[in-house]
Formats: sequence, C-alpha cells, structure tokens
Amino acid sequence: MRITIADIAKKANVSKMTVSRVINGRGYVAPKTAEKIKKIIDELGYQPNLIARSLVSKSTKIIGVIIPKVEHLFLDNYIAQILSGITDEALKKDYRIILIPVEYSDKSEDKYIKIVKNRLLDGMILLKTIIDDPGIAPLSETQFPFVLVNHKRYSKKINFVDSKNIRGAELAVEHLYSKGYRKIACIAGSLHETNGKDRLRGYLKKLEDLGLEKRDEWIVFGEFRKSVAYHECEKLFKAKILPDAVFCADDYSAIALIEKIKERKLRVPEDIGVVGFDDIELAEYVKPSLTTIRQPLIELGISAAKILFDLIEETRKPPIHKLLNVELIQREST
Amino acid sequence: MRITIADIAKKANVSKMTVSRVINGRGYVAPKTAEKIKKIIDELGYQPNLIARSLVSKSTKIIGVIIPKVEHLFLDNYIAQILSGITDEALKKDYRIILIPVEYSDKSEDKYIKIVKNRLLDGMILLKTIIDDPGIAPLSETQFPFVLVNHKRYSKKINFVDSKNIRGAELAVEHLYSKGYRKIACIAGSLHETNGKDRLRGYLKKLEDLGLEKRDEWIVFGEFRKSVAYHECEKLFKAKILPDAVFCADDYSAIALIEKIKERKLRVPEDIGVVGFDDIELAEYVKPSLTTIRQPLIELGISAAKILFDLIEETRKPPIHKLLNVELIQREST
DNA sequence: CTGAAAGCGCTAACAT
DNA sequence: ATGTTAGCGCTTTCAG
Repeated sequence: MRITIADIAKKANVSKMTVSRVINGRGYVAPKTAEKIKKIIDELGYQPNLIARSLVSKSTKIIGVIIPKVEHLFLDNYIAQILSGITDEALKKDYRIILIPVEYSDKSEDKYIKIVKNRLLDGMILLKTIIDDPGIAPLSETQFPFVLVNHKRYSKKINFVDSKNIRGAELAVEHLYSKGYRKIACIAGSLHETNGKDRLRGYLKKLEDLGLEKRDEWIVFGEFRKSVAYHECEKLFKAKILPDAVFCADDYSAIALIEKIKERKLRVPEDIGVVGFDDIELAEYVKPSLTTIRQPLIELGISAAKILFDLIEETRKPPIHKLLNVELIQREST
Repeated sequence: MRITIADIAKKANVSKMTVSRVINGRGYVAPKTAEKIKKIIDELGYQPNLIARSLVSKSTKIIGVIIPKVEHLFLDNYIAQILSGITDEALKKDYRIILIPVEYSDKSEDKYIKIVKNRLLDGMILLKTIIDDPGIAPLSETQFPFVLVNHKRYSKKINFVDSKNIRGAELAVEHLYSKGYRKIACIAGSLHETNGKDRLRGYLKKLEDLGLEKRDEWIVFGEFRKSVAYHECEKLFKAKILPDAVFCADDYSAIALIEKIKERKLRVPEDIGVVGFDDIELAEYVKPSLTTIRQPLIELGISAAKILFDLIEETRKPPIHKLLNVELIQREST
C-alpha cells in the first residue's frame, strides 16, 4: 500500500491539512507537532504524489521540449547542444524536461494546443519549427508560456531566441573574400526555417556589397541534411563557371561537401575554400578542419530555458525576442 | 475556462460516464449518442486532462531516464546514442520520456524509490549507474519496472542490457597482437562501473592467454573522461619500458591519448597502436581515424526500452538480462 | 446501453 | 494553531 498524507495524519493524530502544511512549509504549525509529523514522514518513507498535487495546483514543474519526430534525433550534435543548454538550466531551477516528438508533416492548427490542454506541462520550448507551421499562431493566442529556438518571428505574442544568422552569413562571405576567393557559391539550408532563409539572405546581401558575382548555378539546397547536401552539391561541379569557395548554411552540409571535393581529387582550401555554420563538435575534427560560423548553441538552449522560466513565473511578459552573437572560427578549410 | 468531460456531458445531455466511454472506446454506447458526443468533443476542442486521468488510472505513459546530474551531458555522444535508441522505441509505443538527473554522489538508499513514489513514472531506465550505487537494491525490492543500461548485475530482481565488454576488450588485444604489437598498455575506464571493470578484466585475461607481459606501469585510469585520460596517460610515457600499443576503454580516452602522442611527436600507428571502445561518432573523423570496439549503443537504448515496456505491460517478468555483441572496427590507428 | 456515487491524493478557503 | 469542507477531472464500480 502506498503511503498517503492521510496515513501520516492518522498516525500523528492530526488532520491531513496540518500534514500538508508541514510538507509545504506554509502556514502555522506548532513546532512540536511539526516535529512529530516530520518524524512519521521519515519513518514511513512518505513521498508526495506529484500527480495528485498537480491536479489541484495546476503546475507540474515539467517543461516540454518539442522536437520533430525523427529517428536518431540526438545524434544531431546541433540538437544535442541546444538540449544540453536547456537541461543545464532546468537543473538549476528544478524543472523536469519531457521530450515531445511531433509529426513534422502535421499541418493542424491545434497540434501544440492539444499538448497544452493535456495539462502536463508548465511551458514549452520548440525546436526546429518551420516558418509556415500552422500550429504556432493559435498557440500564441493562448496564455501558455513558450519559446521558439533558432526561429525568428517578430510578433507581440511570440517569444524566441535566435542567432544573428544574417550577420553570420555575411561574416562568412567577408572572410572568404578576404582570403582571396571571388567565386563564392552557397549550399543553402532549409528555406522552411527562418535561419535557413536568413543565412541565404546574408550571403546574397554580402555578395552584393562586395560587388561579387551572383549566379543561380552557384546556389544549391541542402535542407540542413547531410545526405541531401551531399547529393545536391554535385550540381556545383557542373556549373559553367566553377566556384572557388562555398559558404554552407550548416556544418553537416560543409562536411558532405568536403567529402565530395575529396572524391573529385580537388583540394580544400587550395582549390575550393569552405565555410560552415554552427560549429558542431565534428567541425574541429574533420580533415581539413572546418572554418565555420559559430553560433552559441548551448547558450541558445540556456537562454530559451531562462526566458521560459521567467514567463512561467511571470517575472517577464511576452514578447521576448533575443538574438545571440555569432563569430567566425577560422580553421584549415579556408 | 478549461473544457472538461462535464462540459461535454452537459451539452450532450448525458452523464460524464458516457462521455468517458466514448473517449476511451470502452463499454457500450449507442452509436447515435457516441456520434453526438464525438461531434461536441470536436466542436469544443476537448482534450483529456492527463493529470486527472493518471491520478485514477495509476499510469502516466511516461518513462523516466535517470542520468547523472552532469553539465553538458548530451554532448557525450555515448549518451546521445543510447538516448536516441530509447526515444526511437518510445515513439513507437507512444510513451513519453522525462529526463531525471540525479546527484552522482547521492549515497542514499531511497534515491530512486523517492522518484518512484512520486508516481509520475510508469518505469525507468538508468544510465551510467555505478557498481556500489546503494539505491539499486532497494529499488529492485519494489515491483517497479526498471532497466539498467550498460551495467551488468546478475540478480533475480534486476534487469539490464549490456554489451559483451569482456569479449570486446579481448578482441581489442587480439587485434593489436595480430598487428604485431607486443607491449600493450591500457587506459582503463571507471572501475565504479561494471563495463569499466569488465573491459579491464578482458584486457588482462587476453594478455595472459597470449603470454604477453603485464606491467602495472602500463595501466592508467582514465575514468571514462577525456580530460582525466589526457592527464593520466602521461604516465605511460614515463614507464621504464615504453608500450607500443594502448587499449583504451573508451573512445574519448583514445582520442585524448592520440592528442598526447602527437604532442610528443610520435606516430600512430607506427610508434604506438591505439584501439578505443564504443565507436562514437568522432572515432571515424579523428586523425588517424580510430580503430575501436563498436558496441551497438543505439541498439542498447532500443533494447532497454523494449524490455521496459514489456515489464510495464507485464508481458515479461524479471529478471531479464541481455548482452549485445560487439565488433572490431578497424581504422587507421592500428 | 446509461447513470449515480465514490474516490484517486492533494490543497485552497474558510472555519474554529 | 489546527480542522472541515469542497473540489481538481477523471475512472471504477455497481445499479438500473
């Protein structure tokens, strides 16, 4: 049999309420009775039933991390880093994290609202949401606390933490330029995500600023996926005018590209310079090591969690929009 | 105002019970009433309150993954892979995963029991538990479903999934031997974990079988931590007789060792052969790429989750002890 | 096929 | 300083 507050109360000859007061340290209880009750709690090894407590308190101290329902998600170092930041912060605030995989292709407007209504969460952090996700607007109409990560969306009711993606792409192109490259191609990321779009925009903008040539055949779409990038970057080698450098919207794509370049017996950085984006763990280890735009992924997670907790505890109100700085990490690939 | 089952009932002119029956698809309800109720549910956007449901059903469809309370845990590719396996399987069975960090140094006997009593979980998977963890025995005395991962403990009340660590270590030494190495050292893992102990045992056993020399100065302790291994492996270079190969109980230690070897201007594999253990993502990318004993980490997670779900659904009973095969992956470091 | 009553374990609000 | 009542939203049990 499970020990409940009632068992404690009976044994201590008090009411359940007094026990509850002792457990929560709220309200007045005579030191003596408190002492007695505490002793019995220890003896019986009582632990509060969180479910019962949540049913009345309406709070669970659990936050949900919404992730796309994809196999082997944690093998993506990008996700692992962000999640690491979130858990680190949750630890400090004594919140638990529950992982909620949602179907990427689910186009329903209530996909997130359903989760909210289940009442299991105090708040949620959404990872890798797409631009036209129909679930976000309805969610923002509720009062439920949530934060988007690496997704930029200016709205009075939406909170997000993102990196300066446009700036990052500009930095990358600038760097390639300073290294003497002039024919700069791009493996773009997913245009369904704001960061994918922003990085492409930054690339194009900087080409213009520097008066560099823009060519459609120099832009391919890797969708932030290594296998896609590996396949698509093939097109760059079939261009009428061969690029001498490539800005990749993420490191996995850059790694795929380097593999392809090697297969073609070309050299990095001599024949083709490569810059990535993110600074995942591998970036430092691939050969040649990868010059990349570092975005502070762990910080992104920490920041999102902090904002979420502020929202939950109502110490801050929406909208909270935060952009973190990026920096160029020069390695061997340029 | 939140929509509850009572609202639906009132609007449909039925009792709460009938609504409940429709929602759960249990018991008889006239097709017509069912239809009507379903329609109202849709209209009002009703979603069941999981908390309330759990309070009575005693089941939450949530499993806990117990992890040591360590910063940046997910950056450890070993953890990330196992977790990936667990989530993949949980997805299929429609269970949610909650992360429960526990203090590594907590020596209390009720550290896990407390969590169980909170009634938030249907079962749990424990990662990186130590041999003398005082919390495990008491937990096993309850009927609560749980599985240890990469921890071998034969007991009628304990379930685990582990790799064949002893065999793996033997494979590694055999391989080094076949490559002509004769002075084989070892960076051992944490002896607080069964897999650390087993790998050391396999190493020693195989040295004996092959009639190779054993020297205390050829064994250092890396505790499964790169920074520790990096520091400790220094001792190997101060040995009276220098080893010509090193079996490392984990890949991070092997990577640390390779860094150290390079700093000393020695060559891998010519001067020193190196074998790792785990086959983390990096193993393939470091230079030289790492020969290692691959343990199926994702499978380990999948397997643990499968067993746990069987335990929860009572289709199997403890004890369930499972050992997965390991294999040698030859790369450039030997 | 449907409903009424009771209760899961806890806390808020109001007594005393 | 402590107790009583009521109720969170749901399901189980038993009765019709």
